[in-house]
Amino acid sequence: MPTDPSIRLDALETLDAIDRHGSFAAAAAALYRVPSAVSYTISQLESELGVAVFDRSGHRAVLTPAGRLLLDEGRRILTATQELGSAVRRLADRWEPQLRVAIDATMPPSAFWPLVASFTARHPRIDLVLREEVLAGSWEALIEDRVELAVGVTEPPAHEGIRRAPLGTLSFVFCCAPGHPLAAAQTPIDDETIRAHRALVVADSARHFNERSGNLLDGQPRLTVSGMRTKIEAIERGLGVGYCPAGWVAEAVAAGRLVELETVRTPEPRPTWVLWRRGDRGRALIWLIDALTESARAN
Amino acid sequence: MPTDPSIRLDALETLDAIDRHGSFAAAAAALYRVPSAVSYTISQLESELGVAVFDRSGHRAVLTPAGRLLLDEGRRILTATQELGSAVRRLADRWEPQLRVAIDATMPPSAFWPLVASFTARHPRIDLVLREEVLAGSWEALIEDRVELAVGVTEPPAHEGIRRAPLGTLSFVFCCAPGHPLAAAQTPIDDETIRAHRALVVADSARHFNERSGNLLDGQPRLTVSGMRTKIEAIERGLGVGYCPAGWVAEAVAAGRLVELETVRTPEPRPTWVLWRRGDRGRALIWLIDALTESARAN
DNA sequence: CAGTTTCGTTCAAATTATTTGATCGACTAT
DNA sequence: ATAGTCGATCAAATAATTTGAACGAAACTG
Repeated sequence: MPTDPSIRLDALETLDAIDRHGSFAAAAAALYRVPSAVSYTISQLESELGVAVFDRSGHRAVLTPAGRLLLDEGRRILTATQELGSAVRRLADRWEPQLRVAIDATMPPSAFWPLVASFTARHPRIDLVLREEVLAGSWEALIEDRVELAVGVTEPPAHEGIRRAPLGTLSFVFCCAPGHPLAAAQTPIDDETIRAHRALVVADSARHFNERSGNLLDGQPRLTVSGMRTKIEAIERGLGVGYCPAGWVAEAVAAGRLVELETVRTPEPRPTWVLWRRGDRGRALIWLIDALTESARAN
Repeated sequence: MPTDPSIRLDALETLDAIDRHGSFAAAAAALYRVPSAVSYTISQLESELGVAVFDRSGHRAVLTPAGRLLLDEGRRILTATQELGSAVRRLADRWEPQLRVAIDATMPPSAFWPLVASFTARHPRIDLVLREEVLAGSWEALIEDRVELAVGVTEPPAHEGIRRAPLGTLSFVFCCAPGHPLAAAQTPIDDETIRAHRALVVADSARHFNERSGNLLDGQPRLTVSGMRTKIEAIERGLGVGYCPAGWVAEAVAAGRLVELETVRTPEPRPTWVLWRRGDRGRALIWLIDALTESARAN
């Protein structure tokens, strides 16, 4: 039972014009219409609604309380409709209304935030949704259509329908707090020495497949946290040790809040990637991929 | 420059019908219209928008991404419009869309919450906004048009344009924590004895005129808090003493968390009132006043 | 106070917009 | 193959809106 709309947008436009110009006549002039046409539109609206929108008992018509409600809320509807119109037009022009991005927890914040700033400055109408993901999380979010772009993924599995571009390199630094026992140990530190201390681990944010594991040495006690920021804070507080992305800890090491230690089995620097699904990329996605890989090439 | 609306609601209705019934033809049948009329509406929409809403390259028309966005967001606009229509009709029928109520902090919660529950059950479409106010706060909120109703006010000043109905009586009980020194004092306690201990005071929530004061004894150290609940918790924790509305402390006294003490100058029970502005009362307001005063008469 | 302007309504006529119904070509399912 | 369904198109019919002229009521104007 599709209720036919008792309120029509052009009636709301007319109502708005009457309010803004002060009278039916002035509204008519502003709308390039004759006053009787405005009268007609409003009385049409009133009879469909079954409600008096104007009180005509005096000389000039004045809004009733119901009319005031209709006007105030109607204006929201009008702007929402115009917004929708332009969002649809932009989408047809391949500018997506929203872009969802998974950012791998290893991505140093300093590398990504400036890009976010210039994105939002350049594309103010596009909603940007950022999710921090860990290990397989970004990959899964991309595969499962929860994001359009995954940034900073290492060693992505080959997969039909996923494209990628190189972003940069991720190197790890083994860290502990200055007061931690390992800070005084003989370097390079071997696995067995490390294994005696609690390791800080960032939990994989993948919901379904947890096939990957981090830099873990078996039998080592763990403290698992849910984000890189928390992991580093925990290490700073001496709660454990671990390999951290170089970009995340450079400042803390320079400030003396963390100590960088050479280890026997230092992990190789790994290439990181930007990933997206094959198929029609919107312009905002293209812009972001370009900006990411360009800043990568510049380095 | 009133942009004429490129999107019309009946086009959105048609779009919705096509999506729900699966084809132009089925939508036409559902709308009691001929298929070509549906075609006409949609191509009208598309040409005004300058965007293809359907992809007609295959046998059946299928929504483009832009069309999908238009449909999804358009549905919101449709329901918002219908809601607006019925809100306007209800308002014309004197059912206000929103009712704002100031509740004096002395009102025992047990007296008011059941009423709120039955209000929301009976009037699900009416937004109820409750604000707790202290001393002159309710009065001021009413005078300044920030609420339609003030509940539980004591000794309202006479004022042109404010109506009232009796609600009940408010009696005060002097309380302290079981471990507080006053708990062991000789009763009835006189003012001088009280004055040696910190008084808990609820801050007046009036913004402009603070003409009223509570049950204060001069020279007494105070601890001022911003709500009755906080005041009572503070007394329970032994942070001070004070007169409290009987309805607020009965349970704590019964449970032994508070001690009720007889004092020399026990305040008289005061009548409390329900207040509203003279003039057109909406039906929800009338309902609430009736319910409040009826439950008052029952006691 | 009379004259003038502005207000908003009403009505028939003119103009526009939508709906109909018939027809068509393309594709599906039997 | 052969209905049957889908959606587009077009002229004609119908419906809705806009116009323009006329009107009464109220508010200015001098």
